[in-house]
Amino acid sequence: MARKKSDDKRQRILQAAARVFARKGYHGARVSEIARRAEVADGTIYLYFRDKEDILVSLFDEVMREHLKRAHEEIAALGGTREKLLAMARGHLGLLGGNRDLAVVFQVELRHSTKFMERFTASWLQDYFALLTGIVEEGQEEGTLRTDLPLKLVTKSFFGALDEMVTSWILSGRDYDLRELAAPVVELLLNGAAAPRRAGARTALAPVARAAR
Amino acid sequence: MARKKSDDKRQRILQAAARVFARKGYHGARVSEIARRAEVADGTIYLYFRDKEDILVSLFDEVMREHLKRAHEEIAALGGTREKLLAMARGHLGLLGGNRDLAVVFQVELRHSTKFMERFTASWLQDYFALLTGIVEEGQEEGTLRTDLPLKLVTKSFFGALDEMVTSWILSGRDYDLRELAAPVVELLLNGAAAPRRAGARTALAPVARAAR
Amino acid sequence: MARKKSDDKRQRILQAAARVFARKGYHGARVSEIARRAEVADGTIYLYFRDKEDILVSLFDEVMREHLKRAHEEIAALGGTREKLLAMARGHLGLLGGNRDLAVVFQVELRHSTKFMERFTASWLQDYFALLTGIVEEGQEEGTLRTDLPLKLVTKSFFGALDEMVTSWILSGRDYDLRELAAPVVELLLNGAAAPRRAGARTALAPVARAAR
Amino acid sequence: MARKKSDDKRQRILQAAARVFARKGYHGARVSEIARRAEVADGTIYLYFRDKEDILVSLFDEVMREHLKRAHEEIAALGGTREKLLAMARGHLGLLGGNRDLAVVFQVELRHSTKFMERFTASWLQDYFALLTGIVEEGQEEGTLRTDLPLKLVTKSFFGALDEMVTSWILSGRDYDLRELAAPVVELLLNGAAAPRRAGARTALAPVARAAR
DNA sequence: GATGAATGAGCGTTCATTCAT
DNA sequence: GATGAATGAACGCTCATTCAT
Repeated sequence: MARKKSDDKRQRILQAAARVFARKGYHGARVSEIARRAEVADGTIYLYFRDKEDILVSLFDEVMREHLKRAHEEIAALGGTREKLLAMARGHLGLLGGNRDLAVVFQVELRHSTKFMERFTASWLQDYFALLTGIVEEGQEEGTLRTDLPLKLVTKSFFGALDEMVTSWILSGRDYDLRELAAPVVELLLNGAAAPRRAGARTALAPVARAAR
Repeated sequence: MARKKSDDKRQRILQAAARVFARKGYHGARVSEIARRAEVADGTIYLYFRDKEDILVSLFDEVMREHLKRAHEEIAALGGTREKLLAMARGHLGLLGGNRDLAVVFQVELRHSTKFMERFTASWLQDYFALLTGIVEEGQEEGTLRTDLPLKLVTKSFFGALDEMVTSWILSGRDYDLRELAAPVVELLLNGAAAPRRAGARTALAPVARAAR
Repeated sequence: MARKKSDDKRQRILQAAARVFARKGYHGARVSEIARRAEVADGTIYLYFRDKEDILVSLFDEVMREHLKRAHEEIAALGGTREKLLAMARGHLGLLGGNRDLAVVFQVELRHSTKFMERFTASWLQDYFALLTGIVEEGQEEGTLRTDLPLKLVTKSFFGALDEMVTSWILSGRDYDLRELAAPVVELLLNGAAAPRRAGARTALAPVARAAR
Repeated sequence: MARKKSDDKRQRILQAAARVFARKGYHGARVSEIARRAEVADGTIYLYFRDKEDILVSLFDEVMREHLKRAHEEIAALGGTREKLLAMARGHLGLLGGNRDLAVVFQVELRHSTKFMERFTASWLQDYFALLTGIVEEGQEEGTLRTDLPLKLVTKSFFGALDEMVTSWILSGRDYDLRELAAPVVELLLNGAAAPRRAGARTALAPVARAAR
């Protein structure tokens, strides 16, 4: 770990970087602006990070390390497929919906290049998907989930839906609560958008859907 | 329209650009490399495009104009919510799955910056969503689709799922047929991943699911 | 050859570089100052030279190519060891004594690093020594020169003496005519600094030599 | 004198500097690398030296002070021009031939810039030449040396020849004994490279030359 | 005396864009 | 229309030096 004494200084740089990357984009961000905002000298940044790219990567690594740790713990403590998926969705949307700068960095800046995306996929996204896969597999074994849909397709669709909620939220410029979308996304994933065949079944689902809103 | 006689030269530039943007990324792409590949002089590019960014934007605009035109026609000619959604999904996955360079440009390079993403959303994505929204609304009116899920949430989830299929396909580096994912994605969207309550209902869905694979 | 149309611009850059390198030293020289003096834009320099180092190397290569060509021709046209050595000395001292900037670059800046010196030795110095060696060998075969002194030692001493004349001239800051030193250096090399004992006393030197061991 | 108690630490720094300067060159040498090798903190160096340049200058000053002291003593104790010149040559070639790092520093790094060379000339080189001049003048007065060659030209040629032997030795990368070149260089300086007029004398010199190799 | 974390000035090079031909 | 030589603004990073401890 590069974390020595002044972990504080390191944190200030990361925070400043999130802000600047979000506002200017990775390429538009000037290292000197990050330094100014972090109230350190330009050179100081290079005592904590190898280069500009390393700042971005570290930002993402540290956030993800922490987030995944929490997610694993939370999921382990919960029972039921729906509850677990809800926790995943709330965690995902809460993490990014709670910090617009971070959200921009995650949704936009980390996807600058295939190189970055590969890195990003290889490191934490893999873990994220492993967690999801575990939940879905368990659901299939329990009989809660269908087994006739490719496992990966389900997890990717779930991730894709959440991801699009975040991107859309960023681009909307509005400030609604992303976490409130967790329940309906999970409901959609589980029960689909199709109307139940019989009128009677409708009622049965209604309470769920209502809650989702 | 900038389309004059030598539309050919313009097309050569766009094609070269797709290749170079895909391989090197927008920032890594050199205008002179695009020129070289298009077999025109550097300066010639500026007779057809305002600047480097305009090349990227034009590339995307022209592809989308064409794609949306086709999609509108196709959807209009089809009946049934599932069929229409399937057509949308096949069109989406087919467009990008058929041209990896284009896919990289759409999934990665167009998302370089919030500025780009906003432009991209404002122009064609809006139209794309309008098309989707029309299908879903029609489905709700027909009674095929639930009305208790926010309309936008359904369309965004559908788009998000397809989008993730493409991104994942690019990053995988493998060459499987993206279009085959259209059916299961639509099935998931419509009926969800949850196992039906009763065994009897299962059978009804089975044939669909089987076909989706 | 990189020499295209505007060989003129290239020459202006080389000339400006000689001046700036001589005044500020290689490391102290700013590329932008060279550009300013050559009346071209900073970027233009990179159309003619790979990088800053390439300017220095090219300067030296072009001067040496020309100089050695002339030297080879001149030597071939002369008869007699002393005459040839005189021509070499006059050429050497004349080249550098005629252009102080060039002299500084050759005596100081080209010796910045072992890397540079090796390059410099490997390219033209080798040719220079080959030329000298030819003259000395010929002298030995003719019986004009002693054969009991290592060939290389003689050529290196000759070169070293000339080289020191130039360095010393630069550091003196005075402007005397370097070429006038050619004749006495050659005389020293050929007949030595020792006073002849007597007219016929060549033999009388033998004991001295013996004592030297 | 900066020589206090911990002269040891100062010496360690100088030694480390010689090594690093020789390997990386003055500009390529990092103060922190010198510090690391000397096993002191970066800041400690500045307790002993004004700046990086002062390390190089001090290195050279201390070596020269010592060397010239020895040379003066040795010369004073010897009789005969040839003997004295031989002692000078052996001292010169022995000093640098015995320590390649030091040789590189003296032949290459000290000649980085005219500023350095002037300093170097002004301080010890002047003394070195004074010593040489004394020997030559004495030789002329005794009648051992010719008086028809400019005094300075003789001393510079001698120095230049020795200097070139060292430079050439460094660049050769080979490890032959530099000191063995002292005798033939002195012989060349004194008697020249020209063959004596009569064949008879030839035989007398031959054994000497053979030994010199 | 000794440390080493912090500083911040300084510069070679790239490349999108222009414009004289 | 087409060319491509020329432009020059822009910036990440290094590293000698300082100074609070």
